Amino acid sequence: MTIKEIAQLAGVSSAAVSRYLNGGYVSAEKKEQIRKVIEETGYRPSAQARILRTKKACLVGVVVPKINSESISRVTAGIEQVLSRRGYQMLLASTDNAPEKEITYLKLFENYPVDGIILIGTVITAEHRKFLKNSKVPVVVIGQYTKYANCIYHDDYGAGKAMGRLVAAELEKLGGKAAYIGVTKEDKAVGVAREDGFRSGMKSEGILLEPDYVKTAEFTMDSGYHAAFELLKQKKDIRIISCATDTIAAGAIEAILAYSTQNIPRSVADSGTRMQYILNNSGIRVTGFGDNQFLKAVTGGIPTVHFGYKTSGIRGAELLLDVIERGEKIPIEMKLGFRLEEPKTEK
Amino acid sequence: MTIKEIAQLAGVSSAAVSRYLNGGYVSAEKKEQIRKVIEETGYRPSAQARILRTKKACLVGVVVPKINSESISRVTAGIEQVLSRRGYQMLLASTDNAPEKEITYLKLFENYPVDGIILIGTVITAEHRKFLKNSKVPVVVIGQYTKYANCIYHDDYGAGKAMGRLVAAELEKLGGKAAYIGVTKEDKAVGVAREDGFRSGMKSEGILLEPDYVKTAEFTMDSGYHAAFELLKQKKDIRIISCATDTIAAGAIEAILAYSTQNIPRSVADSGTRMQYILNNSGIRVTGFGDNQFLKAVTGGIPTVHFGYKTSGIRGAELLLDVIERGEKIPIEMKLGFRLEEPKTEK
DNA sequence: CTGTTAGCGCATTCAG
DNA sequence: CTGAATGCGCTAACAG
Repeated sequence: MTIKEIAQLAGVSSAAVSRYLNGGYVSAEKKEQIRKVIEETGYRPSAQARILRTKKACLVGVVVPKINSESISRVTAGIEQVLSRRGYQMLLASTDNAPEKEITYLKLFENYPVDGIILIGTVITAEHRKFLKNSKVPVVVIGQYTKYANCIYHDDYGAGKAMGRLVAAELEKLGGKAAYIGVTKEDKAVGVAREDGFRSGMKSEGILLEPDYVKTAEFTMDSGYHAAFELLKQKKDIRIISCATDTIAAGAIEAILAYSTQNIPRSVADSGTRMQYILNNSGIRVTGFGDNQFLKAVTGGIPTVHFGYKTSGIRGAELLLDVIERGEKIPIEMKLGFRLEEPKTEK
Repeated sequence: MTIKEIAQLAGVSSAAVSRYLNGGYVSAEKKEQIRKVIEETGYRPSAQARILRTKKACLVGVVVPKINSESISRVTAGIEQVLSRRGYQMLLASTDNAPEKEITYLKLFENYPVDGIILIGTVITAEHRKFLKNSKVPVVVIGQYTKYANCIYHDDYGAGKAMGRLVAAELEKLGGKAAYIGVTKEDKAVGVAREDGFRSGMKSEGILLEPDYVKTAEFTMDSGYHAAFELLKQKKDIRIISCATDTIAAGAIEAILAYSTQNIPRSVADSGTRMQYILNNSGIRVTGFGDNQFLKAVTGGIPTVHFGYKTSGIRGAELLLDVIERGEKIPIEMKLGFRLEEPKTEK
């Protein structure tokens, strides 16, 4: 079904059909004929061809590192909110934490019909910079700092520092050592800033984060589990495990449960109250970043940091639309704050 | 930058450039000239226009109800796996659990350059059926049964029944009543089949699921929290709360924690061991569906059902590619089984 | 191997 | 108000 065929069937020109579709001048009579034919044939104009012509898709592409994440879904919720209010739709591409796929999808969006791109960033490689510099369509980066595009990022250093202070204070009461499970240093926000901040926060309270007590994990629960388990095996004086994300923290919690299990007397293990026993006796605290609601719900909450993820989505989308619609040219970088979350039931 | 300009700059025809880009015959000499010009200009061909011409995008669109879900990410992981192996890419559209948005995005994908669509289904309305019947591009539906498209769904009834049996058996030991938190009946798989199965499973063990012990929730933790809290307030003899999804179950767990809190003696509440106290004393069990790994990690696991979500993604993508590439015409519907998961630490 | 010529499906001049 | 003509950027014959 093309616009031409419809035109023939309705006995008008294709231009008339086009006008009908786009609210141009068409006499009531022809309008009716066209309406009928479209109705009957179930014709749908090819947005595809339309965009080739008009260069306007009312669509933005969002590249995300993964799909199953509360923080990312909060960002996309923010984006979607302003987009839909302004008549745009949103397409997502997930890279499964593979930076090279990010490039692939960025290029895909660049050449497919989207008016702009939002990248929820993990690492900014040379390839990324090259893309950002040359992109045919406007891009905004959320979650990482870069000077090659409009960007919105969080105060990861400040958040890390606040958490470091909190942990240090706690440690003075509890005794023992703190461990830290971070992520790749290639991620400047989560891997570097957050950890540096944490270290500095501890230090400001006079406590050193010892190298042997630091491990690196992927952004998964599973990876957090393994890192924490290793830590537990190697160091017996750990009282707090701080994790770079709440997801990793969930893995750490699992590891603590699993590890403690090994040391429970058989009688307790068999009694069916193992879990309670563990919770009562392991005495190892876990902290995270991200304020994951799921984790809070089922555990009652751990110390964590709330970032304005939804806000960053909102601001990011606004920034993007500003350059798409108003051709705003002056570059912008925005840093968003945070809020330390200490569960009420703690302490 | 168009192919024409590149051709001019390189002193060749646009066809030569096109061939260069697509691996056709080009002399080494011209190849070099073209390469240089493209290098210098940073030219990227418009996939957009290419597709208009070739009708082949090597892209499939996936419509999902939400982004932040373990089960859905398992499905998309399966889809992505086979897609990338066969040279396709995947675009996601999230509808935020709004069926009317599903239609919007289905239409969007129908007219934008994708070779096929996968719908991870929630409800199949008349609008949906109409779309499926008339779609210009092939569609496969995952998670719901429909005769209007190739579909892959899970044995929700069987899973519900198995869980119903398990709960009934447990109840005979524990005493008390079972409650059920379901979802909208418009969702035939999760809302109807799962619940009907559950009811029937209980009944087969001689126990009736009483209407007063049944509530409906959204697909969110928050909604599960409220439903469970209501239940707890209204009925004092509940020993098991079965939930239609693990996410709802997480909310129920939170509710049990919160509710029990209200009845804890002050001294205990203040002593800082409140959470342990609750776990020891509430004695209310929760079950779910979906085998959420996050939930399992931080709680040690609740009785739940493992569906082959990733498998359904794999099969779904294969089905779609079969019709895209081989023009496979005979309709297929597939039902996938399940596995009951009982945590080892339970009982 | 190469350039010329037609469109893909649509929106937009520009004369009527 | 309307239709014929033109071209968006690219690829696929086709004839060199």
